[in-house]
Amino acid sequence: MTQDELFKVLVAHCKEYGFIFPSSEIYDGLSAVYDYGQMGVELKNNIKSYWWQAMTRLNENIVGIDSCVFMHPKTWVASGHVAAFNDPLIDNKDSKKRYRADVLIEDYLGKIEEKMNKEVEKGRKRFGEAFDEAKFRETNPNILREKAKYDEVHNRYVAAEEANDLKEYKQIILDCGIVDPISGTANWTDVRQFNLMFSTQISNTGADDDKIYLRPETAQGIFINYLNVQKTGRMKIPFGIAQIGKAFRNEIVARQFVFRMREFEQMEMEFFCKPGTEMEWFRKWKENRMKWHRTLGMGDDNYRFHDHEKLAHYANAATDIEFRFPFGFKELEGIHSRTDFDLGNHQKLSGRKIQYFDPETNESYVPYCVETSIGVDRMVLAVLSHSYKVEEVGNGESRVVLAIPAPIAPIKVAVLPLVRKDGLPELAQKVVDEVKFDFTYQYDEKDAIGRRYRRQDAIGTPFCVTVDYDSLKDNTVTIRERDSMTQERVPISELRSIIDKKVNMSNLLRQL
RNA sequence: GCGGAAAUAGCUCAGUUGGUAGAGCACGACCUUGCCAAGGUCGGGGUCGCGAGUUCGAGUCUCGUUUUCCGCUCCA
Repeated sequence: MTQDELFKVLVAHCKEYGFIFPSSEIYDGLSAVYDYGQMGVELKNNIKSYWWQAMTRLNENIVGIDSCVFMHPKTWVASGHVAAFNDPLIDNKDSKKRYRADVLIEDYLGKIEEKMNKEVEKGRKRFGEAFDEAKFRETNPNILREKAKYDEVHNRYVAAEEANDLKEYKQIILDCGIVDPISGTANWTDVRQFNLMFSTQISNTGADDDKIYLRPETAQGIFINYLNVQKTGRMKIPFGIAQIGKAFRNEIVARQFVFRMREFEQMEMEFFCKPGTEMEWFRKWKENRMKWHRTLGMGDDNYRFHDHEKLAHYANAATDIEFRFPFGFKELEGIHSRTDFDLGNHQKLSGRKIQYFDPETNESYVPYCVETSIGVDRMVLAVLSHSYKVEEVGNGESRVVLAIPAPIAPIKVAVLPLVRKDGLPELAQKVVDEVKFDFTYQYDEKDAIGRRYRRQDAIGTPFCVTVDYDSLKDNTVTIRERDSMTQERVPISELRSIIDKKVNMSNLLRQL
């Protein structure tokens, strides 16, 4: 099976066994939005729990918060999102390339300026010492002609920009005869506003200044609560704030299943430190986060760092932890050194003093910040794509098994009476009572036992406990292990401790 | 957004030159059986993605549209 086929089969498997459904399927679906089903939600919650505990329990100086999706609109001015993610875009139908309409017009204006400057240089050469540039610009007919063109286009452009008039953008491009540098044609689509952020309004008047955004990242909820947490929690630098929550991005092309969705979930931790120490913490968090991933046991080779050469506007160092997905190595988690960009901008825009008084050095400063940011849905996809296996099981048969790391498997144990008679279901119910307070479980008495094992394999249940005729005599059951398919006969009273050894999350946490 | 492909039962798919919508698996009941996807009997389940058009008649032909996949593009 090629990786491509594997991915398709995996998507089908996710739907068939209740992990992930396309959203609003009864209405033909909603592009790039997916819902988690009865298995998926358990897996996802376990992943979130593993992260949350690793952050807030294993680090005394990291605390959690849960901030809202809605934030004051100024938040996104301070973060740079309003400026960075509002582009009018236009496509050339021949070259199939996409351009920013404003950049095309600015380039055009730039070329006119160049022409004028060339004329000026010519004049300078001709007149030498006596050259008066200002006067030359006001009198030279070539320059005046270009200047008139420039002013006209520039005025229209500024007006269009102010009014956010997309039709006018296109008209300017057509009127100026701006062509695609690749195809050389002016076969343009309409100009469309691309805004990465979803918006809604908070009052019901619909007025423009009531517009608020759905957060495109959870991080800002941490920054705007920095003062609250630092003061009420008596936090001393260095310290971190962790958060898990939904974020929303209106991607142009959102594809590859849950890898890139319009509504997705992030687990972010902002670690505040003294300026100058940020690279040290950046390195520590790189190591720390990689260890968290590798401890799940999905193969060290399947992870790698990808250091950014081009840095985002807020960062002075950045790396990705990439995972080997069926469609190649792709970003799973980002670790960024964000300097004092966010807190500094919030300080400026809010007028609040967002500074830390360091009692050791008697200095005040805006803390620097190292961020770890992981997509929950990508993590789910990483686990599922790595776990999905089709295995030969002798006599030409094969089985589909999800070898999900046991501590994050949705269902920990299945309880199966060998037959549905002779008191076996009744005894099996007693086994259920034994395990139900500690583990997620399924009880299944339908169909042949082999078929039931296969069903549990397909959802990644690490253990199947079978109640048979011997159980009636001596209160023992067989416990079957998912990956090896081997069985062992054990007393019912020991079930809990046997299962717990394999599935307890603390086993992972202890290794960190 | 552009180009290509696809859409029929929960899943995988068949459906002839346009002529009464099918199979296997899955699901429900009952019987038989009992450790790695068993057998039998009966049963439930479909606006053939959606909307128009052509036609006496459309799952099938035409147009539009939605969603998904692949490539490009964009984003990080």
